[in-house]
Amino acid sequence: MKTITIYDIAKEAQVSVATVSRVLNNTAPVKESTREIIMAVIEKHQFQPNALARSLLKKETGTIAMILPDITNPFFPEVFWGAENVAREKHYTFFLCDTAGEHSRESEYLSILREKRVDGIIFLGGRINLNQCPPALSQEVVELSKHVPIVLVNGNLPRSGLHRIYTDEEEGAALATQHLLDLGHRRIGFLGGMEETSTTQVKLKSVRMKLKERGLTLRKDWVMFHDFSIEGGRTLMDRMLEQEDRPTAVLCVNDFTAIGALKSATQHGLKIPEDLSIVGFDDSPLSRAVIPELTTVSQNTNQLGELSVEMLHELISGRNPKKRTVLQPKLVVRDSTGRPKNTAE
Amino acid sequence: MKTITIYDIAKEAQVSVATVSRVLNNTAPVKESTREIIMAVIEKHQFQPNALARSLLKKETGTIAMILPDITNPFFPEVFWGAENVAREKHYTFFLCDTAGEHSRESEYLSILREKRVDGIIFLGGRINLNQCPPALSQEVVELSKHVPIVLVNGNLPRSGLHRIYTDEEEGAALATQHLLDLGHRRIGFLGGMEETSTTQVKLKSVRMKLKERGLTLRKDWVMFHDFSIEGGRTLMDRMLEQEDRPTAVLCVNDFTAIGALKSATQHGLKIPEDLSIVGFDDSPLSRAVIPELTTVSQNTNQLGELSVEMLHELISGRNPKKRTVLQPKLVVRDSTGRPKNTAE
DNA sequence: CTGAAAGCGCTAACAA
DNA sequence: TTGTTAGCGCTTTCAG
Repeated sequence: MKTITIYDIAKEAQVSVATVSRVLNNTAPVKESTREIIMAVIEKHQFQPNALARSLLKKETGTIAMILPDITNPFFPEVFWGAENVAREKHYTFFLCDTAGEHSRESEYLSILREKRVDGIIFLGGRINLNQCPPALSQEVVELSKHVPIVLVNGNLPRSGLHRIYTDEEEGAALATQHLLDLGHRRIGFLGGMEETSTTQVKLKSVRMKLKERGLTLRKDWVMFHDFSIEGGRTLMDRMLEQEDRPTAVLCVNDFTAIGALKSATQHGLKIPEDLSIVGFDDSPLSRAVIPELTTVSQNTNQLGELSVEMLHELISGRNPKKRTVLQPKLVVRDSTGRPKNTAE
Repeated sequence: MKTITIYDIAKEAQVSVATVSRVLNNTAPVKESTREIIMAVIEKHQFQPNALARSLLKKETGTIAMILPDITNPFFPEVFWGAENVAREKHYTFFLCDTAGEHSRESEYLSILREKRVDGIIFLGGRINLNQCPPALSQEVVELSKHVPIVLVNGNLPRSGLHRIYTDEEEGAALATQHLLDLGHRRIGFLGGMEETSTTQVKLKSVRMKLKERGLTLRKDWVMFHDFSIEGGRTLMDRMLEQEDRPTAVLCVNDFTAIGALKSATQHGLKIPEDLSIVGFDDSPLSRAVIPELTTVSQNTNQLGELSVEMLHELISGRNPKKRTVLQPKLVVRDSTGRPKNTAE
């Protein structure tokens, strides 16, 4: 089936391609009668202009990309959903690139996206979440950003000067810690996350500081790393419960980990929150699906997506948005936290 | 920053563009020495060919799209993940189009994707899941399929002759029902899903048949529709528990609904599975995150994604894959189902 | 208001 | 082995 072009339309409507183009794009006045003829022919053939040809000329594709580490982790679909909604208004279509957290895939996609001439890129996870990002990886992104606008979400590349938007995770962790402190907990642990990851470190540092303010310390054997999965949370809590001396409350790096921890603790016969308080992070929909419902830190995931597209759009439009947008997290108190046993505050 | 083209490379390397193109695509022998020169220039400028120009000529973009109703429902990321992995091997990049289940958005995306000349489309949810799809909506897809290959996943468009791949949901529901029957349940209900949706109807019909084989009927007041969300499941179970005469077991349209139902039942003081057995559908990761772990029907979500890309690839390559691929579901028995109380089998 | 023609950046005959 | 050139399908001056 020969695909039909603007030339075919022009010929059949007995006008020039220029005129057809004009009615297609409403880019100059066209006599009503000829417009009608042209429209009729277009209708008849269900003609749709080739966006590739147009993009080649206009140097814009109406396409943006989101690079993320794991679409299977509910945090990211939530961000995507927010992003897609505002992207749609602005007539962008989304490439979704799942890197499985592998830096090699990130590089691969970065290169492909450049070739495909996306108008902009939103980058989450992976190398921008490393505590120490190897210069080569960082450089690659910075280099690309000279050609195509990039927004970093919930991450950073030191000294890159890239635009970014993120939740104040430090504040989030502080909020959660304060909450536990207020409940009377003094024996607090931290569970989950990969150690080399900045999210993990930022939260950890914040917890440590908050405790220090109260003259408390975060015990080494109550801090355990692994990954960001449910399974990981379970494993960690299993291990924690083998210890004789346990915390009365744990902060988890995210909701997944918290849910895994909750699961493990319950199976070990602990009552939550009576025997152990658990706090998550993200306020994903799941946090309300478990029993007891999870106390967690909300980071307004949708908004993160929305704002990242808005910022990207500014960049694409040649405007100059501010370099950093910080979202303030909120503590959401539900049923997985309570006063510790045997504690006369 | 002027973007650099194959001409710039050619000039600087003192060869013709044809030669540059040849080394870029390895499409004809080039003398080693000139190749090296050219490569050096390319490196130096970090030149990346413009995929738009190439696609315009080659009539292929290396881009495919997935249209789905709700990326926020964990079933879909799972499918996407499977799809993306094989797509990557085959050098496709993915557009992700979330339609929020709105037919108008589906139409919109269908049109955009055609303009952008995607090589193929994988369609999930929305209109292909309707029990009665309005001809206009169906027609639109069929029409498009004449121009770009389309694969329908877990859905259908009657008499469209489109390629599709799906889980045998009828069998899945039958498996689940049989399981409850074997446990001794006779009072069985069905929860969740939108009534006008084919997934819902297929499962329902299957349950009904299975019961009929045993001379049992599915009571009208034990069948309740709503949507596919956790919240929906909770609402439905709340309502179910207001009734005096209740089932001893419920099948849910998916895991989300089941989790909501589980939540509600537990909050009402019921013990699962002693007081009520609950079965989910999908075997999403969540089904193992709740307490008790959910008995559910696994539909091999990843594979669904993988196979759909493989089928699409066949189509794109001009081969002729078989029209239908059916995946057999498996029952996964966990802890949310047990024998009913007071039942001498 | 409309048409002719020059590209956008690349590939692929066809020649040399 | 390499160069010349004609498009791919569209937009946009520049004339008329």
